[in-house]
Amino acid sequence: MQMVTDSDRAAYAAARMAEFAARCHRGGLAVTPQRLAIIRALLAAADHPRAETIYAQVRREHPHISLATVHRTLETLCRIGEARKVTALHDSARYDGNTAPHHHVVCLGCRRIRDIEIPGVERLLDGRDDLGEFKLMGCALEIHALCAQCQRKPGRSNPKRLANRKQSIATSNHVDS
Amino acid sequence: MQMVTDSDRAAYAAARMAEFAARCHRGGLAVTPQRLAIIRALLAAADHPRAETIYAQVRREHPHISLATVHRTLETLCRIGEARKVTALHDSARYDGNTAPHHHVVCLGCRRIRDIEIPGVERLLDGRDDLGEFKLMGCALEIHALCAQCQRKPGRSNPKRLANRKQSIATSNHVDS
DNA sequence: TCACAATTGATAATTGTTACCACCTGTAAG
DNA sequence: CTTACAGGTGGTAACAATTATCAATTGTGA
Repeated sequence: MQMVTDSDRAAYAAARMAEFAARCHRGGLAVTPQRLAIIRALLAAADHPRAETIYAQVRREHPHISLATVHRTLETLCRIGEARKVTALHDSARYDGNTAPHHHVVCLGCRRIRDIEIPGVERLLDGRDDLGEFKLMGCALEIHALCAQCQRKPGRSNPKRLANRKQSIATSNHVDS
Repeated sequence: MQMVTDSDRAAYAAARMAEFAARCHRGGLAVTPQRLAIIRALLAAADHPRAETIYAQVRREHPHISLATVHRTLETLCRIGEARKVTALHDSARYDGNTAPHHHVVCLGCRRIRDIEIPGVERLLDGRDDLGEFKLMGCALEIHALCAQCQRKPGRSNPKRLANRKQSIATSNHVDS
């Protein structure tokens, strides 16, 4: 499912929220106001927020919530399959409320992440027996790219001198998503 | 190139070392004993070592080398294309001396990483115009799996109760590679 | 309503990485 | 072979993200 418009996302979020309590229950988890607020914030996000970002958002309604709770809860959501953790470029952990199978485009400059559907990725692994001792559990294709904005900046793409690096980091503004 | 045997790796390492000075030069880098030791250790590793592991290794010949130098140098090697940084599961950074195109199998339990060749991954992206503003720079397919050892352990795979988690983490011994 | 396991908030501790800076050393020019 | 100096290094402090700890609180099923 490609979520592009706000109304797409709103509909998806509503459906997921409706089932959330039941899913917690199934997973043996208590349904707490904090958990509800956190998954709601995650599903409302158009990007791939970090724990800190969710924290800032949730704090508006729950001023006493702890950052630790946000971290714990996001991990818990991943564990019961209600969220995905996006690993990219050794950035801080990003979370994705979209649990449908999809992959990610990551900007090497600003580290923005965008969902993308790529049919056929999983099929590449069918029938391979050279995973040896490994039991296949899933896969994640990470597409490295430069967004329009970062294509214009001097950056890592020009590895001539170390000096460039400080430059590119200083001038790039890393964001969630 | 699939590096399986020690002699494969030794031959590959020898070839790479022979060119190393020239490549440093080309990249505008000084050829220091520390850099030589670090790339040598990286190429000798059968796994995907962390900075700390390379540090421990290199320290045997250079007892005064600094961990910061190891971090800096590994990043530098990536920048000039002499190494790859492997991003997986929000583990600490792993480095890969194999610069030939390949992908990675990651054990979700112990986080061991193994190289794997999967032809056709890059081709999946050919001719896609829905990357929109993004300019394709490369991609990395990360295969999530369980190694034989971790298949036997109770683990994240059974998300019935939170109690399991502490268990699975306590009993798993994370390693490099 | 009760008992208890699960959860939370507050904060300390940990981990991996980077910044800083004084000193040292490869490098290329003479 | 010197020499000058940009670049590199070591030691350490700072940093950011995450996890551990633990007493107090709260959902849950009986």
